[in-house]
Amino acid sequence: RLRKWQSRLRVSDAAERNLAFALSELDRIASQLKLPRHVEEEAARLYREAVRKGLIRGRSIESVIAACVYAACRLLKVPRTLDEIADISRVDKKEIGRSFRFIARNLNLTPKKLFVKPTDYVNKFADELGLSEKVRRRAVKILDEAYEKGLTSGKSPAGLVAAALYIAGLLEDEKRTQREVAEVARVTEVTVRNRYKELVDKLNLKIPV
Amino acid sequence: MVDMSNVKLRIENIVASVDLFTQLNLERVIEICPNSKYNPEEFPGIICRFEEPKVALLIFSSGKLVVTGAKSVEDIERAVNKLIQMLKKIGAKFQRAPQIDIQNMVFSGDIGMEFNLDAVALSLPNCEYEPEQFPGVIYRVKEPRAVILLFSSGKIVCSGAKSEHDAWEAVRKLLRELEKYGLIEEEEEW
DNA sequence: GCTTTAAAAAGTAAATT
DNA sequence: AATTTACTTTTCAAAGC
Repeated sequence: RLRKWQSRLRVSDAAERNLAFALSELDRIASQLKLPRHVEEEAARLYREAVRKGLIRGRSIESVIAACVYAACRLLKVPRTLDEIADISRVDKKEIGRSFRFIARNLNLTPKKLFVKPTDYVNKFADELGLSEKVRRRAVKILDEAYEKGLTSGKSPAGLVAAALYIAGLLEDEKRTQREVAEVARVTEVTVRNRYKELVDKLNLKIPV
Repeated sequence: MVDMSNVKLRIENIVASVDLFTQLNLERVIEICPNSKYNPEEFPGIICRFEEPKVALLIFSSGKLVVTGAKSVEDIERAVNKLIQMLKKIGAKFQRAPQIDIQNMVFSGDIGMEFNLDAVALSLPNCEYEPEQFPGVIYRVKEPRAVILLFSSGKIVCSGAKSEHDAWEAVRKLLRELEKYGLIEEEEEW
């Protein structure tokens, strides 16, 4: 009986140590990404729920924490790319992506709840690029038209927003280079160029020379 | 009734496990396999490629095999018989016919209609869609067990089915769900 | 869990030219 | 900037770590 009691103590010890480690890792990521407090709290809530449902089994605490951070950002519409999180996490983005899809499935995080409007990405990237409200509105208009014409399905949202901002910048005389928009969106210049070409072609946009 | 007349499916790959019921000395097997690789440190089996029929075989010392890359069940049978003839030359004895189990079939196909995957992901239960990571919607069918990747072009990939019939059945279930949630007839109204 | 093998879909990426 | 090669996703068995 004493042994059982001791092993139970050890188990709860381990559980507490794991939780403490997880929360410190969450703190580290949240502060480096400058995440709002409510996002960090949501990530912590998701993590505790994942632990309660035994979703950590077979996965590293770090990948699950990173996944919870990404999920919290998506749920609360605070745009952060998976790349940004993977940059400061010890686990690669492939592993974080797996954990993210796994907890999303098991915590009932539906595509609807996780959907982040392109507008939110527009504001985030535009902030980093120092673009005006006028350019943002133009980019959103381009994205809306692209969606209506079926040009966005299966495409990287970040790539689409990057191209829309690039075009809007040209149209509103606040040009940013493809390299600059690609960098903030975490996609390559080739992707920006491909999306740019398709949007200009299919939406009949007249780019000033 | 779900209209399947415009749906196409094409076999792209078949994976089968095979039991030859004979222990094999892999060191001797390598010598008679032309394009083969054997590094016990990284993988316990011999990796052997046939050009005709075009398949890849994983040969294990237990006498069990994994045959991949086949486009038909007949290709697998031909490959297994070809390997058996080769093994007989190095003295392997075969008391009974090999047991071949189809484990996985992969199909590419077309539903014949374009899709707004955002709309599909919003209404279709139990599906995954993360365009930042992969351009298709991932849909899992429980019975028969299979997974279908649906792209905006209407092209699909069905994997995990154990027969062509099961693959068609899985696709039929996906179409039934798409229809149920009003995602089928939306041609213009995105 | 991982290792190896095959195959398609469509998007993105990286290395060459 | 065009080509080529390669990786993302899914499935599955084999024997062993």
